[in-house]
Amino acid sequence: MASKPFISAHDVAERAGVSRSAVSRTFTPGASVSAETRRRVLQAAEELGYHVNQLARGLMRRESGIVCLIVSDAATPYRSALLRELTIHLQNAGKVVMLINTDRSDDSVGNALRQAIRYQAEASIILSGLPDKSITQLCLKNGQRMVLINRDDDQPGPLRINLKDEEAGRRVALVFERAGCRTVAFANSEAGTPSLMARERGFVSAAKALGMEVCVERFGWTGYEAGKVLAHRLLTRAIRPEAVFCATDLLACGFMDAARLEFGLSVPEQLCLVGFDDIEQAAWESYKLTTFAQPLQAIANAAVSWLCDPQETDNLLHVSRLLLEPDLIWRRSVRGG
Amino acid sequence: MASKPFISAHDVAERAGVSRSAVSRTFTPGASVSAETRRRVLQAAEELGYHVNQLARGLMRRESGIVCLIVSDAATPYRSALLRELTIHLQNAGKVVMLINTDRSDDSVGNALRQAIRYQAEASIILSGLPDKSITQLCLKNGQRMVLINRDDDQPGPLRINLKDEEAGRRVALVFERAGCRTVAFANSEAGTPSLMARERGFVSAAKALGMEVCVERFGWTGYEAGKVLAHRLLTRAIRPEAVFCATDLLACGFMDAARLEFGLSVPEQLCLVGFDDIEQAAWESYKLTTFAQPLQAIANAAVSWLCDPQETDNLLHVSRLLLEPDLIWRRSVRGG
DNA sequence: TTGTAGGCGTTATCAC
DNA sequence: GTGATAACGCCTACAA
Repeated sequence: MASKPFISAHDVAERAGVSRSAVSRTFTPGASVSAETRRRVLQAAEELGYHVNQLARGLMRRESGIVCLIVSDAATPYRSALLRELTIHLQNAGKVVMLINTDRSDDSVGNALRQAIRYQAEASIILSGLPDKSITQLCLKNGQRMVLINRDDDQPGPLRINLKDEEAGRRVALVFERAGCRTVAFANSEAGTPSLMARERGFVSAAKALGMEVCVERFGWTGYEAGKVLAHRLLTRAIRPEAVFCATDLLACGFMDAARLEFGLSVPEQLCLVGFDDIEQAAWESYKLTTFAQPLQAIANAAVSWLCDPQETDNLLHVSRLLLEPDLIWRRSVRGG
Repeated sequence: MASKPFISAHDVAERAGVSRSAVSRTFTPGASVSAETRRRVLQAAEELGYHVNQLARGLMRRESGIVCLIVSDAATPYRSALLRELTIHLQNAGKVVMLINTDRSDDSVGNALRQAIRYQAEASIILSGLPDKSITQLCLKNGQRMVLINRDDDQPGPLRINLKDEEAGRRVALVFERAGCRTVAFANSEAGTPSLMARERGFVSAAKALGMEVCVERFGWTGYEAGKVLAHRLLTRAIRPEAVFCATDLLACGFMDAARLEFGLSVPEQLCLVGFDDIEQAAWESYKLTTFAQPLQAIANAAVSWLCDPQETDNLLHVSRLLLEPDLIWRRSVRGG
């Protein structure tokens, strides 16, 4: 019994007294099987505990049903929320998700993609890092679709989903002006990813255009602790900013905590704060952070429907790009509103 | 070219001027190939962009390399942290993770396991819900190993990893006594999972034994909002508890926010609070929550090493159980310490 | 060390 | 509608 623990279609066919093909057809949606055969096959399968072997099926059909999710820092609130949304959409589309954790290096993304190829993944969705051009080409050549979320890359082939980060930055400048702030700041991480930099760019240029005093500070990765450090740097300046736009909610939470608890500043009376991502904690009573909501549903929906529907092949050769708009969620970290 | 986008070992063999088996051996660790053949194969493979097809390899070797992670509410801080740890350990062990999101129902877990079988997963790790006995048997019969984390189940076969929840509850009662609290409470969710109930049991019995006034409130799922509701219920009682043990950090955060911001209570002076999980937010300045740290590393390590090393088969027939001890992390939500 | 032959479990094709 | 037969891409004896 230990020698043959796997039940194959052959076994089912034998028990049901039909041919292997009949079994196969029974489990192939839209194949023609008589009701009687079907019934007998199903019963035999049930009794034997038979399940179709997707590895073998994928081999034949040349479609594995596997979609790779490539991500680093997956335990972060924003990332895990996006991951959840993607996973759910993918499952609803009948796909199965293979999760690959990378560190922040680009070649670890390359390794992840290589694994995706080995497992004949139908598509890869990349949430962190940026693969080498040659790898991307390799994936495409292997018939794999690719989706890049919040990555900047202008190679043709992958679908790129981005947010209007620069515009968001501009909007915040306006919001601060309406709140009566004249000297403002941008708190960024050193990660230097395109979306982070775009927010900075939009904010700084708009603030300057509005005649505000604006400064920028960058430190560490985009986490809570970095936010505290950024607060120390910005709030000890000769002229203290009245409002700061944090590149990320996590930064904003750290910033707010330091501002209140260590500098005794009250938000929003003495300091206006805006974040980005709308992580769950942004809505917590201690923060009530005004922030931009990532359109997670829209992102997941776009990604999944794009890679599922077999669109025209020539379409694939073009650069496909989707630009989504984040919603500004008003809470209580900015005056007025 | 669109007709044959896949490069097979056959193509590589042709280009390298060797047989298909030589190619196969080159990519099989520990097979005997001459250095020269190996070199030529590797070169041809590189030029062609060949990658071993794991689906086909898995079919032959009867080992897919796939391990399923079955989880609901994966975006929650504790769950995502555990997920990350497991994923990393699994990857380091050369496995590839298949992520399956379930809702909280047990039959959705069953479906997930069925999928695991279809993909010939070598093992499944279950973080939420509890599969039906028959499904578990089916998995085991299909040669699949199973790990249940923080689930209660006494079927033989799966490895069960649990925490000493009841003991943790008892420890908290002692901590509260040392802080000079006489009337205490346990804030729980209605989920009623074994680990949550064990914490409650341990705490309540120990508190009673210490002669304390103890009450219990249960509401909703184990999230931030539920914590706020629980605070409302417990803090409006005729005799207000001086200390409460929350079943979860998320509950504790909600509880603390409501206590401070809506009831004007100061923690820990007027109210002592202890949580469970040690999620990242528990360390944030606004909370500084005294809590139990889940031994995530130990859990992941135990799970992965158990399902990777080919231990004796008869061992599998016994109930394997691992009982881990959570560390109490002292922060500032309890007096004394 | 190397090549040949057979099989893993499935589906697609084609006669019946 | 049904059953043989030939793939799919790979691995593993076995013989050379």
